[in-house]
Amino acid sequence: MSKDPLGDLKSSFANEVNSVARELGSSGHFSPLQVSIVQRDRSSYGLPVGFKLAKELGKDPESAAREVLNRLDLRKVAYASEAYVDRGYLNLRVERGRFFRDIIRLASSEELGIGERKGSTLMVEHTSVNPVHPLHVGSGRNALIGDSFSRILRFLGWDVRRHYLVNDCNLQVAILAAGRSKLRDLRPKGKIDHWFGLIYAISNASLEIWKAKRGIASDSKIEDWIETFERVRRVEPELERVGELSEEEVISLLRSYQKGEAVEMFREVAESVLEGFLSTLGRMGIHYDQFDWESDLIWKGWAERAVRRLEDSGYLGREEGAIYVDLWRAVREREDVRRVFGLSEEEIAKIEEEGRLGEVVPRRFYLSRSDGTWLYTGTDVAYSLYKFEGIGVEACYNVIASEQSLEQRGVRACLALMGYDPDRLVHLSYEMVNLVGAAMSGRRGIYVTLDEILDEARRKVEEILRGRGIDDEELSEISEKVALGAVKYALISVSPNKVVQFRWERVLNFEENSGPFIQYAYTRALSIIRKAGEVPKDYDPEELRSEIEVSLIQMISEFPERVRSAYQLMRPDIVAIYANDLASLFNKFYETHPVINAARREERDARLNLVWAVKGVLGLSMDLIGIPRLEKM
RNA sequence: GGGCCCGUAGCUCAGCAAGGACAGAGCGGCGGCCUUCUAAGCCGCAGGUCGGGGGUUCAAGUCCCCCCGGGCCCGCCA
Repeated sequence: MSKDPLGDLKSSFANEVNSVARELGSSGHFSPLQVSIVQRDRSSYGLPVGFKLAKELGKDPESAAREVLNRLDLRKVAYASEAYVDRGYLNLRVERGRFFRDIIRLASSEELGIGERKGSTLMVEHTSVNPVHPLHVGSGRNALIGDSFSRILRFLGWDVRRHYLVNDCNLQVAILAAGRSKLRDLRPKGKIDHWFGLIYAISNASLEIWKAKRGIASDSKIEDWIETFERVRRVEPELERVGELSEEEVISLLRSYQKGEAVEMFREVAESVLEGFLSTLGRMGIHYDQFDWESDLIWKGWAERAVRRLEDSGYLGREEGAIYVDLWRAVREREDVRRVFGLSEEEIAKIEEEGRLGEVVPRRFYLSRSDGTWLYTGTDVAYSLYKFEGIGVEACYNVIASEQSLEQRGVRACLALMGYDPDRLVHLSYEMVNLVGAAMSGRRGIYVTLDEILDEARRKVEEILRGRGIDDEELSEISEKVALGAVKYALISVSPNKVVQFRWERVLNFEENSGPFIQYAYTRALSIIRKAGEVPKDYDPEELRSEIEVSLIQMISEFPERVRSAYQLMRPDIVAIYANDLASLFNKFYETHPVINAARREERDARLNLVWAVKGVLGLSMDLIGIPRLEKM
């Protein structure tokens, strides 16, 4: 039994039309996805059959469509009651009763759109923030997209593993560890990741000031670093005792750690900051199945294993002790590597002829430094090998900012050279979040943290709820859930490939087009059901015939294909927008269609079932984007 | 210079993958609706050369080409 009546209708309709078209000698091939609702009557679905076949059949669109109509076997089309031609379209009227009943049944039992078990495991790696400062709004976007996408995959039937890569083996963590080592005797204050974030900022400042004194180039102006140092000192005066950090001591610390020394020093900072992350992420309902430590990948030999595999492939090179992969040669000689860069053999040849290969493909992909320490790219390649050889997942989605797309291509190229299909590693790319005034800078301690956003949203909800006679415990629970809904929706309702400007008014919006708006519609539906006592099993779906009622069912029926789109396009925002649209339509229904006090018993029973169905699909959508359901608000 | 992404109403964004039957929401603005299932709601009004130009097509916001504007990347950083 399918969990997608509309999908059944569309595929059987398209199949039948295609088979008739073939009988008529046409090659015209329609996809089920082209079947669209007829806006003006909302109970027909159509295909532009006439236009497509007119030329092939040598007829005008209207007659071509009629020709198909005459041969159509409606018994082969799910839920079909009648077919007709309208201005070149071949339309199908659905048998409302059965169609509505099936949709309402599946929606209210919350099975609508659930995929069959696939029996294979997909991995989603997300968040993976350097453990050096608190999670900010950009990391939040990553975590929310990753978490939501995981939920979507699971809903569609895959086994999903959510992994977090703890990047503890890079210079950033070494800077923090170096700073912390100068402040050994200090006890953390406040939320631990925030405290370490301050140490990180002042350590960077002190390192950059040290560099400036010696005339070593830096990304930012020295004034900015002095400002950073002063700013942190004002917040936490004792941190100035970090003193001066030299580049040598930072690098030598990193070298020791990668060799398996100074372990406690690194693990203390990384684990502390991670602990802070997990408290924030847990608050947001985001959980992981496994944490993979970058350092473990090195110590347990995955990095060496990856290098051996690349060595065997023949594309590994060494220069002054640094290890790299020869991407130019790989892209010239290997089809799979070319695919990673989206280039054909002919295109490469042409580009080479014009002498522009360097513009399109980086010459080398470095995995380690001359001093023998691993670069992030190196451990990332090691991690990829671990994912497929160590764990054995079918495919892995890396939720990583778009600014790393070139690095991701490098990793995928290495995966190909290690003998795996590079398409099994998918870069789920998203654009960054900007602050309106200043650019965010983790190193300088300039960011809006997820914690403060959640707290601020919560304060605003409490303000709204105060004086409504809700007891403290309930008020606290509702405020937290509504705040989460607001923040999550704000970050997830935008297409991942759009840059987001962070605005407080966006995360604090509780009106239409917000998490709370969806949650509100959900509680309204729930409240009707609660007051009604029970939803009668016996009802007549034909009672649902107003424009809004029919539109609601239509929208509910589209839920499965929306979820599939969100999966295929890797866009959880599609589900978020869907939930908002459904909530909006339900609110219009709510205003104009009394349910419990409906004029007739039959009407009441049918509407109750519809409300139940809305509640189910709204609830499922909320689950998929991680917006908490609540009983009351 | 090259690669990727974005450009739709004053602002924030859907619609583009898969061309089709009237360009849509929200916010902001203005004006209405709480003795009836929660007003975090609903209704109405105003607001558009879908960045520009070519092309393909019976049909282009959607596909192709060129151009303009913006973001990110092109490190032995991550």
